[in-house]
Amino acid sequence: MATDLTADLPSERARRILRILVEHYIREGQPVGSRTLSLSAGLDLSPATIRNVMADLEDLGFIAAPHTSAGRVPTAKGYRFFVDTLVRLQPMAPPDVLRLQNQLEDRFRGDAKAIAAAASSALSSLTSLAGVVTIPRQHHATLRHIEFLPLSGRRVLVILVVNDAEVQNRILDMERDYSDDELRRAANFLNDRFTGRGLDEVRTQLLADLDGTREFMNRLMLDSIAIADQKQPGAPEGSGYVLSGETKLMNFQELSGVEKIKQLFEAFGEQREILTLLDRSVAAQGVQIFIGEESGYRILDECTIVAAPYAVDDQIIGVLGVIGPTRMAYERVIPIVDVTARLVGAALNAGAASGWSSGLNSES
Amino acid sequence: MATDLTADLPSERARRILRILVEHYIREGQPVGSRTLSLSAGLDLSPATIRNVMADLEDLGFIAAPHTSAGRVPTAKGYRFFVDTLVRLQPMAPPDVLRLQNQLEDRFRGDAKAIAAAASSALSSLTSLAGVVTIPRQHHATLRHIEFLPLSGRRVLVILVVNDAEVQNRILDMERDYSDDELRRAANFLNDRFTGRGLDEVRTQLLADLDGTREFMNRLMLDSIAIADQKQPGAPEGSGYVLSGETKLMNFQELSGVEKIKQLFEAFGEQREILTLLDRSVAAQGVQIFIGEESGYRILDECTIVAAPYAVDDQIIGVLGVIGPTRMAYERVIPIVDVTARLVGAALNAGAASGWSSGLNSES
DNA sequence: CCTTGACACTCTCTACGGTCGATTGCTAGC
DNA sequence: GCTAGCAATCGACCGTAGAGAGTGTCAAGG
Repeated sequence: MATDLTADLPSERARRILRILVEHYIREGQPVGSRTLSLSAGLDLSPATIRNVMADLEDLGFIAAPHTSAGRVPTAKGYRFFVDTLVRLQPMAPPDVLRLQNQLEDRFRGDAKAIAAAASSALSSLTSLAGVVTIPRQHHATLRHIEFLPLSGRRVLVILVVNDAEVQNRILDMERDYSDDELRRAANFLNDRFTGRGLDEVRTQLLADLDGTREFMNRLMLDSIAIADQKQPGAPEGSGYVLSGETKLMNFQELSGVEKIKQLFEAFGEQREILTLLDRSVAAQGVQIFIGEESGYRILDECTIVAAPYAVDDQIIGVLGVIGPTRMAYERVIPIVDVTARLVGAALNAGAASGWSSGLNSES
Repeated sequence: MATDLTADLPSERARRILRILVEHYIREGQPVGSRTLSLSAGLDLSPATIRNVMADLEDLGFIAAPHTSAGRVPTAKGYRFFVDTLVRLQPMAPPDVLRLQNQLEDRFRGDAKAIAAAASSALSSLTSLAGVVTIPRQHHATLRHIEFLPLSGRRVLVILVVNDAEVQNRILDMERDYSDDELRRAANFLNDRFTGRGLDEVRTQLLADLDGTREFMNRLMLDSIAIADQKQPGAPEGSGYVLSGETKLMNFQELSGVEKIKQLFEAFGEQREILTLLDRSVAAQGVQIFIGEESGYRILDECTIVAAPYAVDDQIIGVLGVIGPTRMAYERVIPIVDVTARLVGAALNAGAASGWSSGLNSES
């Protein structure tokens, strides 16, 4: 095992060559030959020597040659090694961070979906790739207001306001008819007793009351509270995520085949696969990277997804990141995704806090 | 003028040849030569004769040759003449109509956006083109319920329920502070007095009361009612229209250049240009067709938009249609757009009617 | 006068062959 | 262990030739 390990890892010199090769390829987009590397600063080796090292790197599976007489390009494994141990991250410029922060906070007017859209387009324009942000879950949501409106056929329209000003609504099919009066009393009960409380708390209390006097209304109320946890119904697309700048991906030669682009865009439309992929990074902390084949989805064979979860109060409520070709500027992209995730979390937190206190103020 | 007119119009025989040529080109996608047309059923002319006629048609600007030895292709003017006077429309098959109708009605649960999405994807799958449906305006909306919630800093969250169960919300910045009590009274006033009334009526009444006693609340109430007229704020994209099946457009060779596709998709994202184009067909009745250059937008030079307004109670509230290459199956597409527009109108009407009566029922 | 067959012409597309340049693997020498 | 040199390989590029498809035109025929 130990021998395998050392055998699998390239020497110090080979690593340096691999790093320069990957950096060069990312910059130029052309296969890199031994001569180019030899001329490249920092190395003082002849092309022939470099060729030997490149042969080793090819044996190890880090690089590959598209054809005999065309330099080498990194493989997925090569990129992986690069981002794990070789890359020298370029922190975002402070002015950029500030601008991003302002953008996110300006757009936050109580609507979490708006901030997701803002973050998505910011990611896209900062990286020149496609930005993707999942709609945040409502985990630590507090009840602001609830309203029931009767519809025909035992249906009830529930309007739920959580946190500061996030309005959600859904039609519930009930088992029996409810009178106007019953609905009004239920709403009053919830509003009087639970305004300002966390939804989790509300749920717990309601469950505790289950064998109490008002159980007849409990199902309605529980279902209503549950609305906030589920996906937002209002969104036209089923509301998995907000995608921006997809068209930027068409600029890359490696994805320029119309057929490939088509499949990629269809996958974006389906959302399912991208979403399960993004979900994987909910588990981990910090920036997660899926390079090419690693994703397990054929369509993304030549794409990399850089993703990071974002959180409020240490509760992860969503994932954001970018989608681009495997040949992307990792050293710039990774810090951008990292910072954006933090800033989105911060903005949501600040928004919730100020919104909340304001809610208390205006109600006092 | 009369002489010009006859000079501009092709002879009977030329028309038949033009029709066959266009139909053939639409089917095959290849420039059509004289030999092909000569073999084509219905004509009993030699290639040479047809060549003469084709030369005339080319002089008139109906067809053009991509290059010397490559048959002829219809120009925008040729397509225009074709759809205006030559095309033989193929009515939709009754089973298809029925299926479409069911699809639209099933998805209608009080949410007009859902029906727009359903219509869009139905259009796309029926035609194998991109479907587009503008979000319906709320013209004859009736007030169901209104609610004001105070926020911090003179902001008020307005929740408006119109028609059956369509919930809209917006944050309004007010000029002064309102107490909880004031807001509650304003909401009660509106709910007591105007539930079930049309929003236009509500507006008129409020304006009439303007110099009356409660003018101090009037701006709040008027602004609130105005929410329904404006674009829906909840939609992530700014909510001009719902687009479906864009990727289908990548199947067409004439749009296969990556650069063209990119520009087209960027235009879809911008929405602005497409939207102003669609707005043009609000004026007219029935199916409207914009062929290639006619649109005035360079990006759509090789595209055709087939659009039709849809209406409830003779009030046009939106436009729907398809976007595809100029070379599309007009004889099938035109009836599909036509029927879909009618069915969407009918579904909205039925939904509104049933929803409304139910509203009355449940409130009695 | 319209239609037709024939013919020359034009243009695209493909295949072919050759050159050029880039890069590699290998081997011999330092 | 590094390097220089060498043959070999392969793609990119270019010009040519030939096939194929279609056109325009013209003279002959109904």
